[in-house]
Amino acid sequence: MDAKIIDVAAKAGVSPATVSRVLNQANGVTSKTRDKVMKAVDELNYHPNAAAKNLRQQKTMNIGVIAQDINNAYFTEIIKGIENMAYAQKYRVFICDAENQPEKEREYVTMLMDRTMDGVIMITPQLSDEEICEVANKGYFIAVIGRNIEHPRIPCIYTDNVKFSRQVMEHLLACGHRDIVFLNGYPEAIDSYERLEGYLKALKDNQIPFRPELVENGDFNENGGYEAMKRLFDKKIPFSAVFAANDEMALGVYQACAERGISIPDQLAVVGVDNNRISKYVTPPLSTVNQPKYTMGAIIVERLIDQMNDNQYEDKRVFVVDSELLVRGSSHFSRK
Amino acid sequence: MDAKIIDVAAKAGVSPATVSRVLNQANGVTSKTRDKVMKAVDELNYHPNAAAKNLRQQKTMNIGVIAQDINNAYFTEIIKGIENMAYAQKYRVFICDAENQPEKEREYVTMLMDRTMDGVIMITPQLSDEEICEVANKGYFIAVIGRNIEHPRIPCIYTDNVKFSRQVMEHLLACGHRDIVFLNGYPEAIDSYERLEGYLKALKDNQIPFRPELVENGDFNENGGYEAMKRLFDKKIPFSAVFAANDEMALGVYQACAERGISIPDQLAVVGVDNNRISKYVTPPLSTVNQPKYTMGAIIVERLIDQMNDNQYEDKRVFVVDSELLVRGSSHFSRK
DNA sequence: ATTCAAAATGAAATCGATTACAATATCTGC
DNA sequence: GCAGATATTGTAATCGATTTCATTTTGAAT
Repeated sequence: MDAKIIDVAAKAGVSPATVSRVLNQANGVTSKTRDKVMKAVDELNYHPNAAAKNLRQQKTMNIGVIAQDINNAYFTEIIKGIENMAYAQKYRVFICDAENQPEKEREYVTMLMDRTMDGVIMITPQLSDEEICEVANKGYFIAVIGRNIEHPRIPCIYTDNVKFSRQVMEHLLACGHRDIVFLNGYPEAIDSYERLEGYLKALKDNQIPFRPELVENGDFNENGGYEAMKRLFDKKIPFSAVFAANDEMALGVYQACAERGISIPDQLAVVGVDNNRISKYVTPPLSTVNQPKYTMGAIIVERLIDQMNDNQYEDKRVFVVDSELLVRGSSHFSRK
Repeated sequence: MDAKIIDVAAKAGVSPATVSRVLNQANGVTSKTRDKVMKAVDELNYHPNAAAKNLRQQKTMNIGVIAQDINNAYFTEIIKGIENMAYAQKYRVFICDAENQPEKEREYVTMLMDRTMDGVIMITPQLSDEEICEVANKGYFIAVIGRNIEHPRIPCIYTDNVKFSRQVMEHLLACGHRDIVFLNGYPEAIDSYERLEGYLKALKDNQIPFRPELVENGDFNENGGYEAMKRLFDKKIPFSAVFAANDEMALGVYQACAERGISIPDQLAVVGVDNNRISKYVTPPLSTVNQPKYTMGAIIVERLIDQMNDNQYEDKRVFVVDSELLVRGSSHFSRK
């Protein structure tokens, strides 16, 4: 159906090699033949077959992004950064939704082995360090966002979860809160684990005893946060603030409070994480922690492309980026 | 670097053809040779090169989804439906973010011409009917969500924007509202146009004169809705309800109201469109129109695959799916 | 006008799989 | 045990581009 390179060559009265040269290198062809060829290309609406090209060139100029859940704005904002930077360097970006399933994540990683992608970027992967390193050891190109993987050829970028969690806690403590709930995500996720660690360290720093009943697990989604809050309310224990492991769960807290007529921030302070784009539009605006998501995506894809081009920058492999606590209406009133 | 089929063949002591048969068809090989081959495949960690396979088979088993903006939950929920159905049929789905730029949309459509994708699904495309039909006419496989394109080989699925907009209006009118703002999206978008049409028809049906000053354009984002509301408030004209063309803009309305101490729904009723997953978590929960997003994705990808397999179902080309008005706290109190 | 270097073009090999067709091995029935 | 049918395996062509290497053309200098 489609025109092939020999069709173009025949129409232009040249050899396939010449057509290829016109389309790929700027020089080495007379402007006269270039015109002839381009005319034929246009008339036949010729597009080089990607499979043939990839096969011959042993590369695809494709980068895959493996996200845990494209419904979560955290991932999509990172992806915007990846896309724009990659696009500028002539790479195409394909987004893959692992839907929080390690099995799917693994399946998408095989796109490297079958050479569908030249490289992949994994955002907060669930696979183990060992499994990811093993793939990299075979010579495939991987970059990771949201985790630090000790491997000389894996660029990584992340924020310090423990650090910003302590900041969140210091903020709530400064507002006078002592009974602070920690609303966790999936307990296995590294983000959950580290944010919990920051929570615990802050309590310790301030000589506040840890009360396990103040920690509940959610699922990083609105409903998980809502259900967790209902369980907490049912416990009939006092608390005056909630630190949710992400903004989605914080929204679930809002709903649970609305149902019980509990006013935020007067009766309950709430802080989330991720600065979801909607968080400043809810009432009251949600205090949260901002990560430079777009920039993280842009930086890491640039480093990945460097790796693929054999430009090794050992000193620029790991990036720890700063996060920022945004205090908004959901927590800024101080309690007495 | 990677093992090739001849390496596997050599290791197993068979020909490449036999290796291919083991990997592709279940029958036609002795179980003894199958075992030998599989052993070699495992030991060499062999993965067939996708480019070579695609080139020879003249297909990729890849489907591309071209979304306008992956930051918008409307698109991502549709994509979930596409993915799961496609996955069940052994297709891989790659998500492409056009970022509301027709130029990028067009660029992604060329994935069909260069055979990177066997087919693409365009969600509320911006390209003209003519342009899309032209591509289909060349024999490429396209399906469209959110618009009806008159072409015998393009499966389409959409909801009736005019119809549900009238329902929204009837609901607001039944609550006693007469001065109803319509907060439009991009005026060029088909969704905007049709929803405005429903708004106008409802006014006409009820003999309410149209007041152009009650219509403002936004951009389908929170901030656009917020800014539009500010402009409306500045006009100092009375209105008691807002019909926003999507939930994101409705959230901007919430923020604008919060800033001015206007309470929803007592002083202002608000209704959105799309049933964004967060809309039931805001305070008050947002009245909105639900579209069966997941199902729409699942249905259309199935039809697209039918087309690609040469199973033409002329009678099952166009699907108009029902939407549902969800009346929640942002509009259900009646005014007097 | 002739020679030689440089530039442009073409012929053919190549990438790594699948598959049509040919060849060989196995099985069945007598 | 053998013919013939059938099942298994191998050989070689093929997909459509790029790229090496060889060849031809062009242009500059004498």
